[in-house]
Amino acid sequence: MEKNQQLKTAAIEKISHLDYFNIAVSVDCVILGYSDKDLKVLLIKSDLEEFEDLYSLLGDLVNPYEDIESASYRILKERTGLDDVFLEQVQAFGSIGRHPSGRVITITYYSLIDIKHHKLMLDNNELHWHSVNDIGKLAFDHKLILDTCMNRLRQQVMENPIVFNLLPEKFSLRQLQELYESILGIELDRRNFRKKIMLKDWLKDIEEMEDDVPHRPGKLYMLKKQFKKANYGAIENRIMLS
Amino acid sequence: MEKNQQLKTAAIEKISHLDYFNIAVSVDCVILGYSDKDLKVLLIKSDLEEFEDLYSLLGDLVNPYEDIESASYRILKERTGLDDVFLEQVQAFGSIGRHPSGRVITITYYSLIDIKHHKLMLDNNELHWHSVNDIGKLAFDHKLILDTCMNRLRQQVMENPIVFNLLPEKFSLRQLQELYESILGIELDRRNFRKKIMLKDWLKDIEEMEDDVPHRPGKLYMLKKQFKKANYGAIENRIMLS
DNA sequence: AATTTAATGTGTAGAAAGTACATATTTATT
DNA sequence: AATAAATATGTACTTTCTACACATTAAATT
Repeated sequence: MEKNQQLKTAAIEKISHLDYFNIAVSVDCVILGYSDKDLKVLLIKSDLEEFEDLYSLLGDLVNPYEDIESASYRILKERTGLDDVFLEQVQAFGSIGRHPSGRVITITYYSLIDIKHHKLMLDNNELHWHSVNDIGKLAFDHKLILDTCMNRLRQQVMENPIVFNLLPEKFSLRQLQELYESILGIELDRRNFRKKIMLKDWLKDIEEMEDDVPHRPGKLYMLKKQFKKANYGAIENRIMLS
Repeated sequence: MEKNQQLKTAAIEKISHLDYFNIAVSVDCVILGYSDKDLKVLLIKSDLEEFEDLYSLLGDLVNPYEDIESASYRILKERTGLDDVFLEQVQAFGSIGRHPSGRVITITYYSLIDIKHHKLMLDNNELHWHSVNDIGKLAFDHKLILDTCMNRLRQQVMENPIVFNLLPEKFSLRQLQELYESILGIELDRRNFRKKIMLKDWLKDIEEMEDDVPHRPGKLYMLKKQFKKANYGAIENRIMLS
């Protein structure tokens, strides 16, 4: 802001039904989960005529009385019953033609959740998990949004302890490695992966073993408390603010 | 998107003057420049009563007929006369109380320009360059926005050849090192810095020497053509789109 | 009970990158 | 001619990255 504060103030106070307000703002959530060694995204069937038979991300318009971050939490809560999950803004998408019904600028968040642990309210909705690698077209510009999120996730994954939001509380190093492999799309050497992860000092050996595998069970680990349930992007901002 | 496509479509088509459209969208540009071994940001004096004597970033409302990226280029062009510069989205800021006159969600871009080379239209405006390290309070949430941008810049700076947008076309390694030092806020060892930069293979030795320094002149370099004038974030998206 | 199968768990040598550090050289200034 | 202030450069040490192989454990099979 602001090209001309007075102009803007005037706009806001007096011409609120004119051009500058003919833009709607929405939030779209890229909700990622992990099961069966496969990264999945939660989608809903689009009911716009223009996008018949295409799926779209979960989203909603932002209302004037809620923060955009609150809006994204609201969407997540309404659709999945989850709160207190990892959620972070990616960026805004605002091409003119992105929504067939009008000008809608959308702000994208991505969320990482443990599919198995949190029983979603899936069945009565038309929500479905789709393999991220399996997705061709999506409604709107949602494929672009998804790809952008995946790039962001890949960038973050070795720096920040965020992928643990996709796993159950207790997990083996094999599970963790498989998760990294499906996010990064490459195979990793087991010994080198262990060394690298252990060096980060994110994990706590809880002295338990797997008990549900048809082979030699591995040790179980948890993410250390100090790294839990943080919204890393938001934290950064909060520190700045003070 | 979209919680409920039908609801949303209805909203857009029929209730365009109701709640969901009482949100304005703006773009704010963090325009960074570099001179006298000091990173600077272009600010304008706020003329909102609430922010008397405070400065703010350059911004404007987005109109419904332009992309948000176009809007940010427009602002930059109007204010500085520059186009064809580095410009990349950071993120959206949308707290309820961030604008005293109403609900305004802003999308932030940052831009890196060479102060000396591009003669700005500074004098007839109330635009001024301010040392980034010198900034206390700003109008709106613009301090938070600036800090977020600076963090983004620091993250990017060793990975991507973007800082060259802040320098003249030909520069010495000393100038480059000083720039890195002022962005990162730390001192760097000259020999190690050279090694690291040369390893990246971004620079071309143009076989010229400085001629305006009161001491032994250093070699001049240019950024290799293949790295020039790219908008890295946007490129990523464009590739995805195809 | 013995054997087989399929996974876990661990170490080392070589390569690459990062870090700390000192001296000779070149140019402008005095 | 001497001085001052910067450029240019190399090496030893440490850390991280990478490639790679074998013994161990528990469940499943015979």
